[in-house]
Amino acid sequence: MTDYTKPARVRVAPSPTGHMHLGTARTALYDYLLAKKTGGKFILRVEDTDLKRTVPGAEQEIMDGLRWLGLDYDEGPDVGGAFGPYRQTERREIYQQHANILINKGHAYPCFCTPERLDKMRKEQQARKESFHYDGTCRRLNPDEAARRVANGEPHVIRFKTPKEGVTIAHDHLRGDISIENKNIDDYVIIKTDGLPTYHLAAMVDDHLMQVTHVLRGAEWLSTFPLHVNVVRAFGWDEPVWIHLSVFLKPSGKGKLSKRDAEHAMKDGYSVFIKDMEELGFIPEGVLNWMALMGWGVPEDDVMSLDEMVERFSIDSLTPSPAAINFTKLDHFNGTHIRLLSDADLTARVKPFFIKAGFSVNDDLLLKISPLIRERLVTLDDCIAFAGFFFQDVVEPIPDELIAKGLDAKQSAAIARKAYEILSALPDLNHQTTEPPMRAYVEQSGLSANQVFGILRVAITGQKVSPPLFVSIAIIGKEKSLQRLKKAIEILEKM
RNA sequence: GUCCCCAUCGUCUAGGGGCCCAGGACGAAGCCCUCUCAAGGCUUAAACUGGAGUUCGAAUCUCCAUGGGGACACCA
Repeated sequence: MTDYTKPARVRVAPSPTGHMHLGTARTALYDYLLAKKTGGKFILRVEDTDLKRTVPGAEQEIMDGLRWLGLDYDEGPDVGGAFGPYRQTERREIYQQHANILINKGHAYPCFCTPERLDKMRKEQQARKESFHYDGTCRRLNPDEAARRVANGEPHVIRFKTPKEGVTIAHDHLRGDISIENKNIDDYVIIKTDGLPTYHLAAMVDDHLMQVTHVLRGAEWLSTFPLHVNVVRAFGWDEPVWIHLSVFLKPSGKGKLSKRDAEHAMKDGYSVFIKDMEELGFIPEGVLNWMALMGWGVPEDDVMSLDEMVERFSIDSLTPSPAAINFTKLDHFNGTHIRLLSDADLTARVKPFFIKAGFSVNDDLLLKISPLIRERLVTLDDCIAFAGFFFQDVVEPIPDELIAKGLDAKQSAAIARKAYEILSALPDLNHQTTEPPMRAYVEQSGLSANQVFGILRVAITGQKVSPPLFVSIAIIGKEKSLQRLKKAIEILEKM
């Protein structure tokens, strides 16, 4: 069992190379949960050492995404902290110093092989159906000569000197010991020609310097895991607890998420990018709950707030197997959490959607509407479909929909006229005054409530599906309701 | 191709040798409630990949096979 009394220091370390992904968000969530659970710190570190792939704005998107989700970090590029800087490009010298330490200890060496040579070698090995591995040319160089060439300014990289013999055993908290023969681990580049480190060095150095206690990262790192462990050991440092999280598979379960899947999801009103979630009408509570359960086994009662997750979280109950993402389940959690919102909260969240749809919003009115639509919403943007008619001056019912089931236009018109008669006679159209007389009419007419109320619904809301009729009428008010009814009668009479 | 990881209902998962003719959730089907749509309540169908062991006893431990996934960059 894991000890949760010691404050953990955990970090999420995304690279700003594209949109913030579900995978990053989920890692951040687990990081956050562990940090909060132990009274520790949650850190954001930006791994931007690949200048070519860095895209402007990506870092901001990550920070915005984390904040939108409510995963506020204690240390990071824009909030500072005692272990900064938190952007790897600002830590260049640190990595160079550490690479030198490794060289001096005999655990790394400069390599002068050109990309062209490497490329040729790679192709040859491929032709022989071998996996690529560095042939060790520069590993055999005399260290003094190598140092001289470096001093002369000759372009070079620095490679880690992986032991040739023996086995490396790395321990993953979820999978146990993972052993791999050293001959299968390449001499990876740890400092590139541009002087910046690769992940293999940078992450290890930073995790140590930032006193990270638990490394949570994607399972795609499993194959280089032994290398990383060797790097840490070469420095003589203590290892963090390593936790490799399962990867997300496409909804079909066949393969991991691709660009194509991202596009496909968009077409269905979903996204694998955090930045899209808000606009699609998802709320952080729903997204969080949904993500949390892909890779974390919770025995029962799986609807949880962030705080409840902190309460219940345990790294021991994380699961190692890959998980296919399931957007239908996102819908479920989103709807469930929407239903947990207070009237005021829901009103505030739904308001931007009405504004975006072009309605001029009245806060008092919206506050009355919110409770009516709450249990009907799967995503926030559904509010337009359910309640847009409240804000419209006129409503345009589809003529055919005004005709009740089993009746014709004439009969429907008669019912509408009768309804008009009943409602117009009332001094005030509130829920208590309108429903009884209308029910009484249904009784004596021998029609079904479905038929009568159906006509009324389409007449007044303009749609076949709406919140409860009489409450809706009360909110719309007598004048507007009667106007709409009258218009419906005219439509029916013309049919 | 090589190496590594994973394996319970369609999906996410509980399960750590007897409590399991396998539990929960989503989804599906049906019923109830009902002015529509929802929400809610109840019910049903639905899984331990296969084979060898170990054991009195295996979903649970071991091995093999199979299937799936990942990695094989001067990317992270």
